[in-house]
Amino acid sequence: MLFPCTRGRKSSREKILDAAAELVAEIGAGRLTLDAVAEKAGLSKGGLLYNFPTKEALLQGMIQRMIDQVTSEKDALRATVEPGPNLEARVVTKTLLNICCGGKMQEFATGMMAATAENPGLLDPVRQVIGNTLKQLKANSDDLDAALVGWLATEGLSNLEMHNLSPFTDEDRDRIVKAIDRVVVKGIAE
Amino acid sequence: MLFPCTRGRKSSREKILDAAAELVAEIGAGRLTLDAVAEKAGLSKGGLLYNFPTKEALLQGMIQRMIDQVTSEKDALRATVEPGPNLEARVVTKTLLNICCGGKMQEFATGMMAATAENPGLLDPVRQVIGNTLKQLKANSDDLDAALVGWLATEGLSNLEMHNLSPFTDEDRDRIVKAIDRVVVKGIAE
DNA sequence: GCAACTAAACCGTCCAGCCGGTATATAAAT
DNA sequence: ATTTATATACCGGCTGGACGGTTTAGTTGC
Repeated sequence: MLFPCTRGRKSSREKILDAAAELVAEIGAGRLTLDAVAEKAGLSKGGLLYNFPTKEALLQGMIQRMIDQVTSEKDALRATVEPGPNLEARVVTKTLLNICCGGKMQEFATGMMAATAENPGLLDPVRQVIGNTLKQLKANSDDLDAALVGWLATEGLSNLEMHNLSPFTDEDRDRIVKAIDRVVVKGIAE
Repeated sequence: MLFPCTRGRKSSREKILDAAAELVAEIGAGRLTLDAVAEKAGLSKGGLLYNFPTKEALLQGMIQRMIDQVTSEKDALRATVEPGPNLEARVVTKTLLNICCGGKMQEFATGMMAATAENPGLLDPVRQVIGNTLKQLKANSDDLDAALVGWLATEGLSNLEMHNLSPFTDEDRDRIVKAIDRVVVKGIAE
């Protein structure tokens, strides 16, 4: 809840979070240690613990930053998506896919892995975001079924990519993205 | 690589794997300890290490059992699914959804979390299964786009349920399953 | 008599969190 | 103006406990 560094610097917390995300990607969520994070972030363990008093706080910070990034990404995209049917669903799918491509998804995944490795309860904020997304889709969709299927397919794709499990070539992926878009825009025939 | 228990008993290994899966779900993948598994499985640490000489062997065992369960489930389902378009895709989606409902998915998820927490390389067998699924779909689909979207949507749904992130009510889920089925059977309009 | 354990001590390593410092800056008191 | 006080931001050694794995000596049941 505190933002200790309000003066000139803007970085210690960010550097720490970056370092932690990279480390998880490199060595696995279960092997994340405070010493390693501190070294990678370029400060001491004491400095790290000054910014994040416990390891759990660090993991919360990782999760929260990702959520913030995703929501701001979504807001930014909302302005650029051309109007048409199932707009909200298209914003959601585009956001997810953008994050995947931007390499941010790896970071997101590793954070989630780290969190669940340590304490599954840390995913509560993520649960809330997902619940809100569903609420948004229910309120704003022209064809809810199509919106949900599109959303879930995108989730499935990004989950696979998150864990480096995706078997798809670039062409495959391209086809899939277009197919999802078609489903969302044209709806599901009754 | 060894299966020490080939005679009468069929349980110690299973009990251990069950215990490990439950434990991960309860306390998080990163906190899985051999002592805890042994206690929960109702045997001594020595007995545990007799069945799985290292922790890594235990994790491999968890992953492998899940894969075996999924593939046998799929084979069993293949016989029961009524013929029609995109049959392979329907088998795949039904399999995933069946596992979710059966509560087995939680187990699958926790195993995967535990594995990746310890060593991402342990997911290699899973990668192979997914690659094979894609190959099957490519070879046997009447409308590949629809098959892939259906598969991915199912993956997305099961992933959410795996991590207890699903915001869906039972009615929601029912609608979604039907919608996915419609996409797979009727194809995606060009 | 061997496979499948039990029970418990033990070892080496790892690591989170603690704690006593340090440096700098800003503010208050004298 | 100089001292004193307070707060921020950070350093880095230390420790106590947990954990993976080993060993040993004994036990049960087929």
